[in-house]
Amino acid sequence: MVSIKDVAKEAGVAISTVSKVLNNYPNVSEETRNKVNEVVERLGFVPNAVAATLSSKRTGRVALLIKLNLHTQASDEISMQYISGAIHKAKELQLDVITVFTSMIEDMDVAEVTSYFASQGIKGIIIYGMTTKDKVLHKLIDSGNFKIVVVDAPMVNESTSSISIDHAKAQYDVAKKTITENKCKKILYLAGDEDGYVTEERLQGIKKLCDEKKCKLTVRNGKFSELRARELTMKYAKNSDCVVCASDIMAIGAMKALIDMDIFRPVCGFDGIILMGYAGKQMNTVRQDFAKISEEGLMELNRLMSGEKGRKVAVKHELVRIKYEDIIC
Amino acid sequence: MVSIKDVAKEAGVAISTVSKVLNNYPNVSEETRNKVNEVVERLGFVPNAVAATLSSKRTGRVALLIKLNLHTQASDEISMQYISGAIHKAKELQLDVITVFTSMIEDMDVAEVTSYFASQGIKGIIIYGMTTKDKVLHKLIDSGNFKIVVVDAPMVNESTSSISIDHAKAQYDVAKKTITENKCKKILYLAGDEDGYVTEERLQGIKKLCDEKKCKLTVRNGKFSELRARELTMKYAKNSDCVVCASDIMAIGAMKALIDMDIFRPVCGFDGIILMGYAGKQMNTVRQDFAKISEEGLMELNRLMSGEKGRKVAVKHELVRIKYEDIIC
DNA sequence: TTGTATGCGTTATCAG
DNA sequence: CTGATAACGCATACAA
Repeated sequence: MVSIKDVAKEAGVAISTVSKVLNNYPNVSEETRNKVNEVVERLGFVPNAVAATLSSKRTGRVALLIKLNLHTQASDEISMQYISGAIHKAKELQLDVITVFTSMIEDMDVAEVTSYFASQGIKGIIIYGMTTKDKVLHKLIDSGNFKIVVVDAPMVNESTSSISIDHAKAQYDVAKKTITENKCKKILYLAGDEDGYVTEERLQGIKKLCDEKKCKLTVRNGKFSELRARELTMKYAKNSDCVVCASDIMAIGAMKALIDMDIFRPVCGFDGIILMGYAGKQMNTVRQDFAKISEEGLMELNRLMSGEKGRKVAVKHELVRIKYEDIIC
Repeated sequence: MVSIKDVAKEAGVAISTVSKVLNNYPNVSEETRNKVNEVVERLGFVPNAVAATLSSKRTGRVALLIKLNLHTQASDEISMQYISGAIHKAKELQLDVITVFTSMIEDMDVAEVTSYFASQGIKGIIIYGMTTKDKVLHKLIDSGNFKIVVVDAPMVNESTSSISIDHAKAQYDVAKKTITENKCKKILYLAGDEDGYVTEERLQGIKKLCDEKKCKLTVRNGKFSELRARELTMKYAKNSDCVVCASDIMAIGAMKALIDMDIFRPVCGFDGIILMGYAGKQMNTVRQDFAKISEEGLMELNRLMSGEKGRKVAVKHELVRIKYEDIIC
């Protein structure tokens, strides 16, 4: 394995000089810089990230903390987009990222989790899909030991930023479009799990809309479950003229149920996942650009790691209809 | 962060002694061992994995090399299952695994990829979904620098094992079941991409079956694409009485096309992905237990890393029908 | 502008 | 059985 030492020897300079070139320090002559770069290229040298993080107290590595939910593959799609967005941006920012799945740390306490991340040279973490129940993660955030960006949860402090779309507005928007198109008056709203931070926000959105439009609103807890959405739809849809869902997966469950019941009700979802193209009927939904959210999350984390304070970052959403013809490839 | 130095000081012993206790070296007195362990426990010390891999040349970490395919979310589901299986087993085997996505290494040459993995302290790699076109990966395997397990590609040498189901037999089985149930005689076979190792094997399976059953076989390259499967079905299905597909995603494309054409032909797929539940009609398919394949892959890698030679590992498959009712949750 | 020396947290070697 | 001490590959304050 070619090391910085080999490069230094080959280029006839000191190790520290090579290091400076690699890290784009200003005080290196153009000549030496070129010489070193030439050797780096020729020897195919890639700096040892492990040694680098060990050595410097600087920009450490970044961990993507992903929830592995085996049961619903909708979340697979979302997770993958989160990952790919982050990786893409990491390349650009020259950050070393690793992915950590919650299952790996699920039975650790805060101290252990902290040690685990520290032992991996992690300085910053992006947490995806945190719920109110994740006690350990809350403590981790409060500890201030890491720079953290939380996606879709309103945690902000000195070393923590949050990033998300405006869930209330998005829910308001998509529902408004749907009920306006269909002149609905009696809304069945299938909410998300009460543990989810976004659940309450989305609920505020639909409530505001129903107040404004003087619609009758029936709220049921669909727990982000397709099956539960199906059952609730079977039970309550007849007395409503529209089904608004807090997630696409529930929207699909509701739509399939309506088809089986052989009655029509407009349905709208939330997330914009590809699976919507397989639901059988088109629906309005909120498209969240998960890859982009993740990219911006990484940029925000980069900001935090360079000493800035935590803050709230908002991302735009858009309304779409997902058709089978559009998603097939 | 508490380090080995702190433990040593607190326990009143040398750093090296602590290290020996941590790594279960034999030549340490029971007394010191207990004392050190007590301090380790009390201080909540967790060894720094980064420093450890830097220092030692021993059993390194394991990398899961995953293909990130943004366009088809069927592969998301499969990748996630691979990952979760590997992580689960890694915990059990006490291996440190990291996930690497092909996009991170796509424009590196062998030397760079080698350095990259080495720089991460990687000793073993599991490669998922390798194609004949992945020149760099082929060289990586030939180099013998890493212990490697390749999933679904027949690469075996001193330090490389392959693991997969018997694709020829599986294709044979699922097609046989389908044509027997429906008394078919003219098979349209939508094959996978020619770059895929499994493509040829599956093709052998269907050919053998058609020989035995004296069926007319029409083979078309569906390239594992749902859209292409749709087009090919539109074009050729009328002259066949059955559509056998080398992947579920193509089976779904074919089925949707048949529904749109308003003709019936039995269709069968391959993989057993959950998306099959949303295809509209039930189909036979081969269920590959991706999580289990990954688990066994990790066990095999562990074997390689402890000095054993590469070999071919076979995994069982089963025939299933995926119903919406079964996959919803 | 360049080089020297020291340290990061471990493991490994070799005296004691 | 135990403890110095030299690597491991790199970053960086400091000296030249």
